[in-house]
Amino acid sequence: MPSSKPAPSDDAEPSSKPAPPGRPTPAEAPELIWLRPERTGRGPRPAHSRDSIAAAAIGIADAEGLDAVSMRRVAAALGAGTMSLYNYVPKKEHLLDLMLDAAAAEYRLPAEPSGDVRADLTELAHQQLAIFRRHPWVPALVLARPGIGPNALRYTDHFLAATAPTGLDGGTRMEAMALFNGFVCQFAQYEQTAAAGAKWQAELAGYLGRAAMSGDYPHLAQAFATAGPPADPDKAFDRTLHRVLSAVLAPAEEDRGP
Amino acid sequence: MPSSKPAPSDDAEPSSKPAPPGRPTPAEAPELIWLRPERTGRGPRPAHSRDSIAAAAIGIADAEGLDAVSMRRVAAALGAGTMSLYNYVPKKEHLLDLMLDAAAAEYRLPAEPSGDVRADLTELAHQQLAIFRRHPWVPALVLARPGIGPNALRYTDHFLAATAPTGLDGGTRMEAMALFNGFVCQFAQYEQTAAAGAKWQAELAGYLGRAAMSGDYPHLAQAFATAGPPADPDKAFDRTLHRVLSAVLAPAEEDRGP
DNA sequence: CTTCTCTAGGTACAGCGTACGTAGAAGCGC
DNA sequence: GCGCTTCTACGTACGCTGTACCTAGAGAAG
Repeated sequence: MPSSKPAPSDDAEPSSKPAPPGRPTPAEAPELIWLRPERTGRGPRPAHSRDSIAAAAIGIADAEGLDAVSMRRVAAALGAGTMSLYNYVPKKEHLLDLMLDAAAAEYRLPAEPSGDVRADLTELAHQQLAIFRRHPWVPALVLARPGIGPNALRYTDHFLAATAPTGLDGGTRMEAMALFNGFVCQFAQYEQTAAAGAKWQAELAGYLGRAAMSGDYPHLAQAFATAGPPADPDKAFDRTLHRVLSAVLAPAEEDRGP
Repeated sequence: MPSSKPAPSDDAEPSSKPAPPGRPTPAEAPELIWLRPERTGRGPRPAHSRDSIAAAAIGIADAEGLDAVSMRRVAAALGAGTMSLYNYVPKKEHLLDLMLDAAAAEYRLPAEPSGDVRADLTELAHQQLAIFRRHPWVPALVLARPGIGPNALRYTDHFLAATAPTGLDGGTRMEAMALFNGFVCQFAQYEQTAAAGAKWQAELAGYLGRAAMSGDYPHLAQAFATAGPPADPDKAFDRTLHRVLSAVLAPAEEDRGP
């Protein structure tokens, strides 16, 4: 999503009417869904809620993948007309934001970190991986647009708290979190493609093997040749996580040779 | 999936026909575009090539974002009919594969690594970031589906060669590459969203500030409060890259306290 | 030459996000 | 109570997408 921003094109607002009372002012509504109140309290009671909508969308995404989540499908799952959804969710993008934050609500975070940074982050990574396995559509979404809903912020706050003992400054710890999340996302995505389909898998292996044999990629060929049996995914996760944590937790400026 | 899968439907030949000479066999074509020959050599000369198609698509993506890349747009840019594209690219997914590999062709890789692992990988990361800045649509694509075209394989081979002096085994070095690529992708994407739009940026800052003030996210608030001025992007990149390389290049099993 | 394969490209379809407009319910000021 | 206003629900419609299917005709193979 980051790429498709041709132009705001919205700013053709010379001046006039900043805020006369009782204005529709659709142009001034905040773009961020978290800044829009869920209800204003006038008119008839809404028949649905953001939570129920997100839950319906998540149900579809879990069962049939993210591509199956369309406004029509979600509305139908709620028993609502398609366009009614737009009273709750101004754009589909925002529906994805809601889904992401609803998934982030599944974290079980302790009130206070234990003080053992490595242990806390390992636990956090395991929870994250578990969520990603339960909701395979999440990693792709997180990589595309990191969420900033209330639950995502709770997660961020916990990460910052858990890493406080390192003495690193806030900015560095935020970078560390991005690195950490990125790793877990990538691992989960790799797991998914690996589990995708035997036929496709075989085709890929054949292609890579042929490429290795061609002589054009000697080091790749060697890596293939010396590769052991496929490791236990959880073991591989912990091993690489250990590496990532080392990078993340290292003191501010370290220097070590290769 | 009601009915919309007419299957081969080529029909009407229930009998065997495993391999009479010169059969269409559309069902057995490989899914991977790299396994399909570009031309078979019969019939009239094709008016285009995979390279020219990829170049046209990249031109659109660079100028207007990945969302603007549709089969119709690319065909029009080539002066071809929409459906003619499908003679070269069986699915749009494959067009994206071609684009990705064409971008990967922009790497300028030395015949042999220098032997200084850190220096080689730093140079590689800088080239990668430069490509991502030239083609802002690439990171999202790479994160979604790592490419395995000829140029991507050349890149992989170079990474393996450059990291050979570490003594790590092939599998670990492949994991290291994934980590490395993931970091650069994420950094490039972060840069893009940061550069996206001032209005959106201000809204986000306001929201995060308010969230921090709310008292629900004390550590986030503290990180905000102690945050310095926004750093030079290139400096930040090198600093975090240094961290990532430390993780990537560390010997197989290390153990260090928090 | 015939034959057969391949390419170019038009037409058509199902599905998408969503702009717009209408009908009616529910809260507020009088 | 009344009416005004503001909200919700939802049908219709538009422009766009990927692509299945089909017809012509070009050009190599026999």
